[in-house]
Amino acid sequence: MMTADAQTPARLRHAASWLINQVSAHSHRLVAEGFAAAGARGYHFRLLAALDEYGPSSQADLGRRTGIDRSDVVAAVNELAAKNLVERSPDPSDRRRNVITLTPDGSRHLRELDKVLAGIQDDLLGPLTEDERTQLTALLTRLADHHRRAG
Amino acid sequence: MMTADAQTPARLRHAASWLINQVSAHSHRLVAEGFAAAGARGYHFRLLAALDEYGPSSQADLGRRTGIDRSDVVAAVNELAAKNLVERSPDPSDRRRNVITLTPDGSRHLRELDKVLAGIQDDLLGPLTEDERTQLTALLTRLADHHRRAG
DNA sequence: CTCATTTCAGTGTTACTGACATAC
DNA sequence: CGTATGTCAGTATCACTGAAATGA
Repeated sequence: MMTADAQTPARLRHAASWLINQVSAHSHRLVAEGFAAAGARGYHFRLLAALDEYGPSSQADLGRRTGIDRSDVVAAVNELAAKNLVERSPDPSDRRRNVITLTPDGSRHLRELDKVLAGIQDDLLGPLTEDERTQLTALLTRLADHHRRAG
Repeated sequence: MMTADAQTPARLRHAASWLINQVSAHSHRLVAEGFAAAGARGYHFRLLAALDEYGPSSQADLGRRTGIDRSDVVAAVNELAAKNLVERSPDPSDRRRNVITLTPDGSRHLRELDKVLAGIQDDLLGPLTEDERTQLTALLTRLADHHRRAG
């Protein structure tokens, strides 16, 4: 909970890294609250979304698509499997792998989280006009793409 | 280390909260690396900057100005004091309070971190023109201000 | 042999919560 | 009395590291 009236040092107030972090922290708070109310967390949504869009996948592929470390995928898949949102079964064609599959319950849960997230986008971008939202998204996309490629 | 070629689910790729978080994560990586190389971390810079701009302060005021929780200010001030970058002394006018003061060493260290951070801004905003940087900063500032006021 | 996959155990930063004693 | 301050202990998410076992 940001303490409202505090004067932020100018050094911070004008640094892009600080601004991005402030907005990201607020977004993170909203997402964490919204997801927690639905019994989920960020990693869960990312994994369910990847499964929905690309179909059954190995854990390594899931990690690559969601940007989640392999070791963290293990724990998150454990949690999702315990709630019957995904199923983990051995891959007959490559016995090192597990095939993770979205269950009907998982699909339902994903649609629920989709709604939560949609509401959050509106809250997050509230003070901006449609044009400004497009502008911001375009600029951020370029930064994200650049840093994804050029590390 | 973002795994380069992975296809991100569309749901994530187009969500503002995801984009902001991606850029913030990258910025965070850069800042953490740069500060670690100088023997510092984010909280240290924030506290030193607040002390430099507002002069000797209580820990509670520092927390309000930097957005750091009171309990976390305690630990960070401990670390800074152990390196002689700040001094902690009791406030004679209010015996609940400590007065935290920037030392000459702290000032020097802050100037060092300033340079690190300036380099990071350039890296972070690398692919954008001057005009685009101004645009992005303005949009982010409005979001940050809005969410700071309206919770 | 090399490489990929899964798993376990652990670290670090940031952010936050609850509780307590002290002092205003 | 209620409120503010400093402190301690603990939690949670996210991100990451290193190592081990298994199998392609």
